[in-house]
Amino acid sequence: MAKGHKRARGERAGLSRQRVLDAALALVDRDGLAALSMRRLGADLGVEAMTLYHYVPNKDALLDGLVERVFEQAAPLTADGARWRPALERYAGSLRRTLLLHPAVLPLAMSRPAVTPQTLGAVESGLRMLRDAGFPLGRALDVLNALTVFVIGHAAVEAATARVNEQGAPGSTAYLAQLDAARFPLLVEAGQGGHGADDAARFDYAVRALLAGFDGGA
Amino acid sequence: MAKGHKRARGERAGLSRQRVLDAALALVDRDGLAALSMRRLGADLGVEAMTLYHYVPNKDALLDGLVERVFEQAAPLTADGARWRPALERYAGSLRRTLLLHPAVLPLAMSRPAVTPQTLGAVESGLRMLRDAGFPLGRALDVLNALTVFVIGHAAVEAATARVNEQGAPGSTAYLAQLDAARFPLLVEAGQGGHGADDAARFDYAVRALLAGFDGGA
DNA sequence: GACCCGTTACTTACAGCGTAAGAAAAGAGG
DNA sequence: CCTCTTTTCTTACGCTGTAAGTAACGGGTC
Repeated sequence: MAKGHKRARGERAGLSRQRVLDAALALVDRDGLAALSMRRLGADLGVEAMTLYHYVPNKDALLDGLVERVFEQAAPLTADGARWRPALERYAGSLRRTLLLHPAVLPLAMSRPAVTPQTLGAVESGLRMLRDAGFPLGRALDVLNALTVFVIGHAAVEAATARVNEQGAPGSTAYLAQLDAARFPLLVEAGQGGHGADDAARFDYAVRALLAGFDGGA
Repeated sequence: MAKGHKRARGERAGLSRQRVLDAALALVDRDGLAALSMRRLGADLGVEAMTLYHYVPNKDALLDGLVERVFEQAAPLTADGARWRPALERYAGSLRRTLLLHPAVLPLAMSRPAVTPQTLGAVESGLRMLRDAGFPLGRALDVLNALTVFVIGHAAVEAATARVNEQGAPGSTAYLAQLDAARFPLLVEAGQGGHGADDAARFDYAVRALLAGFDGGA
C-alpha cells in the first residue's frame, strides 16, 4: 500500500483550507493560543510549516479563519416575525455556548470585527427581523452590534475568570475572598457569598436587560 | 560631561516599573502592539533588553501592567447617592474615551480580567453605590461586569472599525457598501446611508439602554 | 582613602518564531 | 515519453523571549 512520497500516502489525503483551519482550532483548543505556530500546526498535519502557506496567506489570516470557523458553529439568527426578543436571546445563548467551547479564540474574536462573509448572512437576517419589528435600520445595526459585543465580552470574562479560578491567581473568587476586608468590604462579601445564580443565568438576565432597554428606548 | 558608564549619565536617571510601563504604553500607542518587544522597549529607554527584567518579571506581566495603567487613567467611579444611572453613564463614557486613546491595548484589556489591585477600588465604590440604590449585592456585581464588558467590547469594535476603514479592507463601510446588494440589501443600505449618529452618540444610547434594562428588571 | 556588597546593567547564548526564495517531487494531459 | 501545474520540502534570514553569567556602579562601613 501507499507508494510513498515522504510519508505514507492516504493518511493525510487532501489538505485544504478547511482542514488546516480545523487542525488549528483543535490545536488551540488543546494547547492554547500561544502554542499555535506554523511549524507545530504543520507537524499536526504531517506536513512542513511552509506547506501551510498554500492554504493561508499568512498567520494572521489563519487567525481570522479561526474566528470565522467558530462563528459558523453558532446557531443561525433566524427571524420569526415579531418575536425578535426571544430570537435574539436564543442567538445570544447559542453564540455564548459556542464561544465557551473554544475559549482560546476569544481574544481573537475580540480584536477582529466579526464581519467575514460568513457572518454577514446572520447580520442581514437580523437586520430584516428588527426592521420588520419597527426599528430604524441604523438602530437595528446598533442593537445587533451591542448584543454581539456584549456576548463576546461576557464569554471572554467568563473564560478568563474560569482559567484564573483554577489556579487561585489574582481575580479568582478565592483571591477576592481573602482581600483586605477593611478596604474592600463589599467585594469580599460578594466574593464569599454565592451570588445565587450561575454564569448562564446571570448572562441570560443581562441579555434580557439589554434587549429590554433597546425595546423601551427605540 | 558625564563620566559615562556606557551611556551618558543622568539622561535616563532612575528607571522604575512606572517608567518602564509608561515607555511601553508610548511605544504601543506609536507603533502598535506588535512592535512591542523587550529589545525595542529597552532601546527606547536607552537600556538593553535584559535590564527590563529587573522591573517586570516577564513580558506577560508587562502587558498586564499596560492594561492596569490605562484603566488608572479613566475617571473614578464616584458614587453620589441615588443617582446611580448618570454616575454609571459618566463612568462608561470616561472609560470609553480613555480606551480609545490607547487602542493598541484593547486586545489586552479583553483577554485579562480587569481586576488588578488598582481597579478594585472602582468596583468597590460601584458596589456601594448600587447596593445603596437597592440592588442585591450579586446583582450589583453583574451590573458592573456587564457595563464594563460592554464598554471594552464597544471600544474594541470602534477601534477595529476605524483601523479597517482607513484601508478599505473587509469590514469597512466602503466595503459594506459595495457588497452584493442582491444578497445583502439591508446591510448595503445600512452601509450607504449615514445612520444619523456618530459613535459616541450610539454608544451613549446603548449604555442607557443597558442601564434602563437593569433598572426595570432589578 | 580602601573595602565590600547589594543593585543595576550588560553580554552572550539558545531555542523557537514567521516567512522569503527556490528546488524537488507528484499528478494530469498529451 | 515529455511537459506543465500544483503541492511539498529545504534552506536561510532576521527577529523573538529569556536563562546564565559578568561587569560596573552607588553607598555604607572602616
